[in-house]
Amino acid sequence: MADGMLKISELAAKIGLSAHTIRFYEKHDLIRASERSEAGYRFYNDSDIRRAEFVKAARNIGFSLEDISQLLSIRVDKSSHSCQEVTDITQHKLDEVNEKISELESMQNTLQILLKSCCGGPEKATHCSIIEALEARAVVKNRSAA
Amino acid sequence: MADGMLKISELAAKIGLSAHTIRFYEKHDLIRASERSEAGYRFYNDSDIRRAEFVKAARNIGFSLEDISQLLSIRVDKSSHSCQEVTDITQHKLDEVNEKISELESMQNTLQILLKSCCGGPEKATHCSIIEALEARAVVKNRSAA
DNA sequence: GTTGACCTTAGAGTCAACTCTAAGCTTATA
DNA sequence: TATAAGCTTAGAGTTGACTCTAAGGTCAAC
Repeated sequence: MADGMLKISELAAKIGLSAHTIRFYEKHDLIRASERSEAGYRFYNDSDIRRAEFVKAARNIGFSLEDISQLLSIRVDKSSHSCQEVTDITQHKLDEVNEKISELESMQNTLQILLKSCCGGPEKATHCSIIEALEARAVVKNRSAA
Repeated sequence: MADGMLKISELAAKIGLSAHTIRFYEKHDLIRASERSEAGYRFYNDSDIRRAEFVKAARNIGFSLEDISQLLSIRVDKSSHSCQEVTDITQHKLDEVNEKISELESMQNTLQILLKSCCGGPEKATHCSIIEALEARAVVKNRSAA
C-alpha cells in the first residue's frame, strides 16, 4: 500500500460520510478505490480522495447523485465539455431550488396566518380558528406537482 | 343511496384527488365512506365529503398524513382538545418549513455564486470555475441532517 | 491465540406518499 | 346483448438516498 493511501473508514472520517455511503456511492460510480489489498480491502489514493471530496462538495450544495455523476464525467475530461454544460446543470438545480423555496414560502405564509388567528391557549378547540379555517372551503390552492 | 351521496370518482373530481389516493387515505383512516352499495361501492355522504375536504386542505398546506391524522382526531372531538394542541402541530410544521427554507436558501446562494463565476459559454471546461470551486476544499459546510 | 475492531459481499429494509397492477365484479349506454 | 366505463381487493412497484444485516474473512494488540 503506497504512502498516503486511506482505508475506507479513514476516507469516511476525512470527508464526513459513512463507509456504507462510500460503498453505496461506489456502486453508483461516484467514488472509486483504485487499489485493493490482497484481502480485498479498498485503498484510496490522492486522486480517489480528491474525487470523493468533489462528490461530497457537490452533494453539500444539494446536487442529486445523478447531477454529480454528470459533473464528474465533465471533470474527468474537461476538454471534451463546455462551460455551458456545467452552467446548465447548475442553473437547472437553481431553478429547482427556487421553485421549492416558493412552495415552502407559500406554506410558511399560510401557517403564519393560521397561527396568528388562533389563541393557542388551553381553551377547548370547539371554536379553534385553525380547525375552522381548514374546514372552510379552499384554504390554499392546490399543491403544485412536485 | 341517499341524496347527494358521491361515488369515489365523483368525490375524487370534487376534491381533486385520484380515486387511488382516496382509497390510500382510507387505509390510513383519513377519509371515510360511511356507506357501501350492495356491490360494495363506496358512497360518501356530506359529512364524509367535509372530512375529505378538510384532509385535502391540510395536505395543501403541507401537513404530513401523520399531522392530518392528529388534526382529524381533534376535529372529531373538539371539546376534548385544546387550541394549544392545534397550534403545537401548526408551529411544529412551521418550524420544519422554516428550516427547509434556510437550507434551500443556502443552496440557492451557493448556486448563484457559482453561476456568476462561470462564463457559461461554449469554451472548453478546462478552467471552468464551477468545477474548480467544487474541487477546492470546503465549498459549503456539511449538509444538515434532514 | 484469542479478543475485538475492521473489512468484504449481496441483498434487504427504510422513509413518505403515492401509483399502479391484476383479476374480477357491476353498471350504464347503444 | 355486448361493450365500455367504473368499481372492488390485495398487494407490488416507484422515487432517491441511503442504512442496515448476515455471514464471514483480516488484522493489530495483549
